Amino acid sequence: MHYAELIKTIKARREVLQVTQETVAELSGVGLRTLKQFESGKGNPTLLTLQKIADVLGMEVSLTIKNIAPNK
Amino acid sequence: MHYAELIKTIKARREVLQVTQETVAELSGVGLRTLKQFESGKGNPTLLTLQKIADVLGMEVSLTIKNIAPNK
DNA sequence: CTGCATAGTGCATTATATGGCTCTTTTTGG
DNA sequence: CCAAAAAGAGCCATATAATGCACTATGCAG
Repeated sequence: MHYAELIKTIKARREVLQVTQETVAELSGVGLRTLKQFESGKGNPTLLTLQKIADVLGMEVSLTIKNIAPNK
Repeated sequence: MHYAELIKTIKARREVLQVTQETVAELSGVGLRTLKQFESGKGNPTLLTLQKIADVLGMEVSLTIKNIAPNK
């Protein structure tokens, strides 16, 4: 997942769950400003920050081998 | 994936590919010191740094919904 | 034991992420 | 159209990630 995709995924997930940035910020312990920056594509969050956010949204950060479509 | 797992995954992947930290650092553009800190569990890398490292190792950072075992 | 390659660490500097406050813009309902 | 809610953005202080350099520790071959 590229940067933009990660953001889209987070935003989409948050919208599906019908929660505001403010709520996610409070529940995750991440500053509202930080979350806003991230979702608006301005930031470069630390892994910890991303994990906190993902966690509240019922998601997790993972590393996968990217050989989904090796030869096409 | 928890923090420690991410690290283990990166280290394991690097070892499978038989590349040194130095090589990964050079190829990814991430400082060797930064990579060493991350692999030794000392850091909290930014998403960008993690992506650069994962990329060189043929991996990618992704967000997944963590409902692997909903009710048990 | 010796030497070499790879990995881990201390220290200092620079760049930047975090986060509170306030204000503006956009979205959502009535 | 209006007002409230939610999202985005500027300013700014503080914490910390990124990085280079030098040194130490570890593992392995001879």
